Amino acid sequence: MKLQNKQLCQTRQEKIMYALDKLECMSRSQLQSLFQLKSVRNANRVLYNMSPFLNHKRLHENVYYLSKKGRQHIGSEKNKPHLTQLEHKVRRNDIYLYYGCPKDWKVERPNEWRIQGETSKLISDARFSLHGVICFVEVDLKQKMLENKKKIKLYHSLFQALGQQQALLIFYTTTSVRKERILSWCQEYKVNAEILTIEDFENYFL
DNA sequence: GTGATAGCCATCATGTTGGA
DNA sequence: TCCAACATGATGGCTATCAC
Repeated sequence: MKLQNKQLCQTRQEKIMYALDKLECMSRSQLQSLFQLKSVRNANRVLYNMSPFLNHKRLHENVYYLSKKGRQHIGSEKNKPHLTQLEHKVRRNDIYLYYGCPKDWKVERPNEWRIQGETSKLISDARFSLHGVICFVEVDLKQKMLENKKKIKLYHSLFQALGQQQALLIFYTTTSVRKERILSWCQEYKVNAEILTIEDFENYFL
């Protein structure tokens, strides 16, 4: 059993590393929730024990990402994530966990389509499928509302180009005021959307 | 100043060992 | 084979320290 425990521990460490490789970074509470690390104290200890493989940066709580050694350990070919948008990435992970960790979750995937002879491009923060519906994720933390409106317009065009394929825009924003605004634009442009705010996630983890 | 993290110690669960 | 004693690792509680 001791050997088994050690193997289980190693397996859990590797799973954590693969998750961090996939999502670029995760907050302590996200890791605690995803890997059932029980208490905060225990989660911190587990992550501290992995310190050779992990780096962290403190935001409202520690946000962990793979160190060079960690990336080498799992054979990752990715580079160190940019630390300037950690908060944005952590919020994007909220959506990932909220939708039950979709297997086909892809981040920062460019979308290119042609409609009425005009080519358009859009990089969504993430993309995945849910019961046959293509879901596009947008995280808005500090973005200007005008930019959000432009994006919704682009999604309107993208959804038209998708034709019969069902699509959903999942928009994650900070306040209920912004949520209402975004929702009204989605209705105006007939974009099938779900708008979530930080409050929606407050009681979700743990 | 406040909340998150880490250090230390206690407790619990479970495997190992050795004697009856 | 059974069982008590022991070893070890995971986890929790308390609290000092740290980082924002």
